[in-house]
Amino acid sequence: MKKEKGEYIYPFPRPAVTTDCVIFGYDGKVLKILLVERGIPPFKGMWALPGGYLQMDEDAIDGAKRELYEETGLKDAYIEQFRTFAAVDRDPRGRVITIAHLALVKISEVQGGDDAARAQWFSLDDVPQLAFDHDMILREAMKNLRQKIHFEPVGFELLPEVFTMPQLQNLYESILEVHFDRRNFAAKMLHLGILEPTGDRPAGASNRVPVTYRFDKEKYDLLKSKGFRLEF
Amino acid sequence: MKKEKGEYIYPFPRPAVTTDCVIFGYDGKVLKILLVERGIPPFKGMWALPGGYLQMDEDAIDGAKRELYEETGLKDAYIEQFRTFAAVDRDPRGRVITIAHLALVKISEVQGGDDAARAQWFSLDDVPQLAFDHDMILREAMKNLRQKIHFEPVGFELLPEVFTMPQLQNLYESILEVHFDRRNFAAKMLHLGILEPTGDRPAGASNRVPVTYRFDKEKYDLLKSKGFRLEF
DNA sequence: ACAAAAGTGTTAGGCCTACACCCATGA
DNA sequence: TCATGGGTGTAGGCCTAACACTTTTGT
Repeated sequence: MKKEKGEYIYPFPRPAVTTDCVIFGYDGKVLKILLVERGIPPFKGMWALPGGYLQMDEDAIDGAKRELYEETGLKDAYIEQFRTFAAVDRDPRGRVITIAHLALVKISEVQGGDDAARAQWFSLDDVPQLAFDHDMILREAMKNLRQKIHFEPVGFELLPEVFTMPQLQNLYESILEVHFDRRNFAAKMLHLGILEPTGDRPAGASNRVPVTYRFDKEKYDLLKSKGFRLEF
Repeated sequence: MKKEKGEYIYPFPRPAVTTDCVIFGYDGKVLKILLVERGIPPFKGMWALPGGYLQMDEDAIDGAKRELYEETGLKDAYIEQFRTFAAVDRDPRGRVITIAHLALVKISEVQGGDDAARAQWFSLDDVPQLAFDHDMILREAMKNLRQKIHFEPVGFELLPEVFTMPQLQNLYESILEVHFDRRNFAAKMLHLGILEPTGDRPAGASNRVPVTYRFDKEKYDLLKSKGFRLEF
């Protein structure tokens, strides 16, 4: 149902409202985010966070899920709002407020959606300067992710169903930007009781093959309901 | 500069944007929040969180500070955004998105601002049903405050400059809804090194008079820059 | 003297940290 | 056989949690 330009009239000025998504993925080595290249001004040709206008019949989280789907084809990934950015001059076109979301996806499941031509994964330490205030939004998203990882096993959203302890450790190290002792890390994780050994071990690296685990969501939910904290 | 009704025209529909404030205070016994009675429909006569429309020339945090000032006369209190509520039907008047903020004030410094006629403090376990989705906003604010207290000494924002250990403990117990052992609590707090004994002890309770402390912001900032965590 | 609340120290257990050697695999 | 990375256990220190009696003050 197309509307004519200028059909929406209000007694007081209103800001435009968008949702943006910081989409994190993990390729087994480094933490990455998905960016899109802007095809139109302002900031034409620069990279930016995926995002778009909030529709009048959708909640913010649904707008963000829609953006996520358009860029990745994913419908069930982890996503949550983390902060709203409302600086007066953050968009040169006028007053635009953005409700920023953080999504965690399994990179292997992403199959570029409709819009994906211009989308690309960037390693976190290789991110170009972004359009608008998206650099700040990204920094805040990272901060948020680091906090969250102490209370929730969000890492499992980024890993494939079946993963190894070194992968898990590497992921935690990428997010927190620290290094852990292998023995201590494994002991702590196993002690939580939310990892289930799969039994198989995949063939084929050029060295000793690690055992694999699966995330036990039931045990996690039980643990979470009693309240817990991951210390690092 | 008064505008005529209907002067603001946009090519696409836009939601209205408001800021709301969950203002916490502590009277030495229980945790309280400041509510205002609605004078106009919808929900006329019900209690609600202080809030109002975001102006086009102010950042969200400034809008929230303005609201806080109007209700409490305070300009420098602790305030931060914690979440945006954007459910499609949260306001019967139409699409209204609210950027919710959390403020911590020293109740003794509050002197009802311009609007304060209809404002009133409520104990947290005595809050009436609120207008709009403000019950949910309040619940989320509490959740946020509980999380935050593990990483930042936010409690000091709620206490007077000079306070006693039992007051501090009682505040923590009110926020976290748990009970601590006096000895362990005091030891942990003092061990952090961010409390400075004042030396005086105020006269006059009907029992032993507690010693008083002051919060040492410098030492706290130092500690924080190294990263720390309060365990409870 | 009594009631009410504040102050104070020790012990046991759990968690975190640091640390080094052997094993499996493919080249 | 060598190079690469994976797997594993123990000891010391620190923090947490549990616990009871004495002190101050006003009535």
